[in-house]
Amino acid sequence: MRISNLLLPTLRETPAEAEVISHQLMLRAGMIRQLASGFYTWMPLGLRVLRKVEHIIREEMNRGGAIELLMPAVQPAELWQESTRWEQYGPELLRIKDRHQRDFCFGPTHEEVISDVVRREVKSYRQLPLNFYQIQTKFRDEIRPRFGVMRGREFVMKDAYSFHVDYDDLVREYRNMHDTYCRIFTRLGLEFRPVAADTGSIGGTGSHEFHVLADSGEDAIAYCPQSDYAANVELAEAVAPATPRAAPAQPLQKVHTPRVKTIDELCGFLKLSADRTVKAIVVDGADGSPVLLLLRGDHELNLIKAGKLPQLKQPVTFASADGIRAAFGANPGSLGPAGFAGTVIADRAVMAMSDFVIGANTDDHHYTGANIGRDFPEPVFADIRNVVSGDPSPDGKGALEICRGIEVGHIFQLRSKYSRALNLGFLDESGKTQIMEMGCYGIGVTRIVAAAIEQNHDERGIIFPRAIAPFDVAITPIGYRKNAQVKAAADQLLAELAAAGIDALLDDRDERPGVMFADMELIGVPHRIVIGDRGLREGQFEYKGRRDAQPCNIPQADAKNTIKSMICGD
RNA sequence: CGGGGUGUAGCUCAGCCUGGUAGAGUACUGCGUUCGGGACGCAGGAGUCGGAGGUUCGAAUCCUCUCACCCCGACCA
Repeated sequence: MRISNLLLPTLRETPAEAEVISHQLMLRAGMIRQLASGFYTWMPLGLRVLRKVEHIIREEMNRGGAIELLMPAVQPAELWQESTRWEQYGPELLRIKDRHQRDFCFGPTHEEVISDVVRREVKSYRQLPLNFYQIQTKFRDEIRPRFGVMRGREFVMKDAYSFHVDYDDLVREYRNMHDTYCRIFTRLGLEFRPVAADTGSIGGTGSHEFHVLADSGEDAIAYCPQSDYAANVELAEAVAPATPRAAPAQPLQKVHTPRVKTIDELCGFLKLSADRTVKAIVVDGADGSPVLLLLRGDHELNLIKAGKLPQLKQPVTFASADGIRAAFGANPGSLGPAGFAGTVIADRAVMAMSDFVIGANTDDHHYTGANIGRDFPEPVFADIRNVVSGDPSPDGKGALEICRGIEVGHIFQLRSKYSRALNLGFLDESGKTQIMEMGCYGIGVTRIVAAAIEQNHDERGIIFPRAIAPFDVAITPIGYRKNAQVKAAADQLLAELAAAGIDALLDDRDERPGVMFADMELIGVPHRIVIGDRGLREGQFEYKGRRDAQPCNIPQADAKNTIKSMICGD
């Protein structure tokens, strides 16, 4: 490929709209252009990368035994009404009407459509198991699209759906897809981690997310360096403390704490660390009465865990300021369990605490030396906090650490959630009708491109992993349009590499060397060959890897083979 | 949806407070010089100043409304 055949609108300056590095670099490299919030055109260079990602996914899905098909992006409302998601899905589902005023939606996911295909075509246990996938454009009317293609509204997703005669076979395929995903992300050249996850709105039982590790990631992941335990912080269990509660040593004492509202201020005022305090959060109970949640001062409430408590209203909502004053006689900032007659649920970390600080339910006052049992009744204990670095791993094999990741894949055991609603029946060996077990497996194809850049870049631009680089090697001739020898050597090398199946990009623009170097580094081509009059006289090309500090010379005569081994060896 | 911010040339931004000729850098076109790390000179094209209404002799600038985009929260591949 020659640059003159490729629109490559690189930008020297960073467009003001881009915040994260991958978005900035994708714009600067001319990979994408924004049409509207959450909508992007994939420019020729970006599309090459996207296609390479798709290609690897397709190969590995096929290898894993999945069958590719392609479903419509627009789906009739009837199917969604049948699965009850027409009502449940909310405003993220883009609903549209056709000319006859019939309801449709733009598919955010395809459980309904694939289920419709399978229930029409599959009747016998002999036809199972099946795993269908597609690589297709999805639309989700995100509350807040951001970070370029990282969270677009329209995006490309690989989604797969499997169908089974029983749960055991679903688990087998789930493991198969888990391994397939590991192969895909490994081949893509990404540092990633599969983590146990909450099943969220899609529903079902078992679930894993696949995260590309990057500090800019939106998700926090708890993992154990001593074992393979990893879970989304939303899900990771904060285990109950092993140490028993010490006996009370201090008397309960009411202290005046003027203008102290937060745990930080309280610690500063009383000169003690946050783990000696207990914070109080008031939420609405299932019966409408306020429920008091207690957490150690340095811990954070986990709304997903709290949402699973039967005592609380679903979803969890915070109590109104008026409700709090009516129940406690004080404002947030001075609340505590002493004297409160309603339900109190404490995080298990509080179980082991003694002689701590709590709000006194009088504005600007706290109690020191508070103790469970003596100063207020034993609360209900539950796991309602986010794990923090240093917490024991739930598998008992060490301490947890926290890192950040970008969710690029998610697999679910759906079980019969959709197959029952959509009546996915089949006849078993004895001629009895059974409901299929179902799994689903998603990969954010467009998001992978952004995630790969988040993980692989430097101050000069993108450093694409070999497998998804838009080109394997850049040929940078110095004086292509002025020096016949340089032009001949460059053209010949391009032809030789093409014949050897190597994707080379020849910079045939009439640019100065600095411009060409800067552009090739910006767009992240992993290898570069410079052809100049100087080296040519000695029969030498110059080679430099994208991450190399210094270039080196390679003999022109054997350039093709040398380059081939460089590309395959990295 | 709540909170914050920005809209002036393809891109980055100045001008607005204090109303009067629409600017710079970069990119683009032509010519010349230059040619191994984002060159230089000369000439040139390029903007409904986000939109609508208002105030005024006169609005990029002041007022009202509106739209778009970005950032922070809940959602997710």
